[in-house]
Amino acid sequence: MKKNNIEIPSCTNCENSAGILCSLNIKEKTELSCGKLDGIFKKGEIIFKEGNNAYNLFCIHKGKVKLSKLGKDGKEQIVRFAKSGDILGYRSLLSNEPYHGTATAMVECEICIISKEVFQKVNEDNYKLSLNLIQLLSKDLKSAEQHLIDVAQKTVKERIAEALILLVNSFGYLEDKITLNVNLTRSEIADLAGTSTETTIRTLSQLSSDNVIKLEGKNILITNFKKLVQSSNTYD
Amino acid sequence: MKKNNIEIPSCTNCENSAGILCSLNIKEKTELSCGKLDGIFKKGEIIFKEGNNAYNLFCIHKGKVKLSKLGKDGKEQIVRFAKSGDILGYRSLLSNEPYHGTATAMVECEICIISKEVFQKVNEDNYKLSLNLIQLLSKDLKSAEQHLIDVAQKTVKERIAEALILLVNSFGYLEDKITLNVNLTRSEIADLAGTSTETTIRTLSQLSSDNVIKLEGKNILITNFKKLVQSSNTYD
DNA sequence: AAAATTATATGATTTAAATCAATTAATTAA
DNA sequence: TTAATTAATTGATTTAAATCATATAATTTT
Repeated sequence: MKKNNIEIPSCTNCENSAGILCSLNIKEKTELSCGKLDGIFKKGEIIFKEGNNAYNLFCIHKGKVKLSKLGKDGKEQIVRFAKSGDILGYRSLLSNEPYHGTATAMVECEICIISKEVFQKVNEDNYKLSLNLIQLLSKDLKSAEQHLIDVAQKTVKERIAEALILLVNSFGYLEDKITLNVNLTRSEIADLAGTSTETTIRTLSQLSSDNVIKLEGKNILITNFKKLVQSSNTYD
Repeated sequence: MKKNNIEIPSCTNCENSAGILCSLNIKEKTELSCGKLDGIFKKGEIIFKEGNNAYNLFCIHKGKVKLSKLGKDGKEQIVRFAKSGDILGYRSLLSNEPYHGTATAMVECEICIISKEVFQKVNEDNYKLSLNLIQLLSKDLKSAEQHLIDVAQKTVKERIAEALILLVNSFGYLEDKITLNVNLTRSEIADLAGTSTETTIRTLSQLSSDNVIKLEGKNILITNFKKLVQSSNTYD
């Protein structure tokens, strides 16, 4: 990580509007910003590591992050993604536990680093924030449970389709409204869908010949979202 | 559900000591108990159903409950268990969402039913409770993520072993310190491990001939816990 | 107590997906 | 700019586990 020339604005002036911290009032934002560090993480750099002691809250100002856990024989399982406005590490801070997963920058990321103490203080004084965190956890738990069922019951094709939908929901499209605004390797898509790289490649080309998606080098274009949802066999 | 002759004591006199509500002070317990209903649910009876609107918090005074979700083609996936002292439904209440899963009584259960309003009020006034809920959610999320990785990466044998360990951790043993204190059908164990009934049966007999467990009718005896952990291929 | 339903058990067969193997393409480093 | 590494692709083979098919045992219901 570089702590350098860049300077991310204080929470009070942060242009992100979606994130959970945005619901705080000016006083609380000021408190939270006080003493925060600004970090730049390069693509591929690890922000925090599964099992390490948790001393900081990370708030993504700009960038894309993948959260993963190690499974059997060191095989990676991607559990979630995070983007601008999302916070990372709060679970560990509030439960006094090591980080549950590893956070890796998927592109160059600008991230605010807030100390445990400051975050705990703000949380303690603010029922609204606690409730928001409960709701956030609740949402994450819901999708983890759904992901579990998907992996347990769905076919690889359905899971790959589902993975693509998750990517659309997490990162959206480029300006053309059709090209996925994120690039994962085939092996990362496999780690997300819980399958092998080879099978992922074959399934993607299958979806491509079904005219559901289009593969252009590293880019994946979602040419028929409706059909993609059908391929994923979900209804909710 | 029967609302009848039985009467569960007020939270202030509840003999359960492990549950999350036990950390409340007398005033809060009194508030929570005020207006609660006592219900008896027979074995197999549904306490609440996935997708239904959430109006109540359920606190298990006595009994065993399974939480499940419906997957593809209505196939059931067991996501968690709950027992005396555990609360159910709080996620939905605090997020204003329908129940995320279906809760089914595995044995006759005595359950306190607390209204959404009362619970919200107590939670709002009590940072400690919010924090406990965050920690509880955090724990559930962690195990859901672990379960996800297990299902995605482990063999059936490892998953069945893991399922048995979860049952031990959730419900413990009978007085003999060896017989699992809960009875699931083979099909339910399959729904927990994310496999088929036939494969579950075969795998259980395999574990039995490996002298890891012993099958006595409906009962499962854990004759070699250490070996069971080894069979599950976990280290944490 | 008999009938009906549900759960358990076992064998045979199929199949989806992993693994193994080798090739080509694309990045990254020297 | 070439060499080295990493990623993507495609084919062949293996395998774990699902499914199908019956049979038997154990509960429930009547």
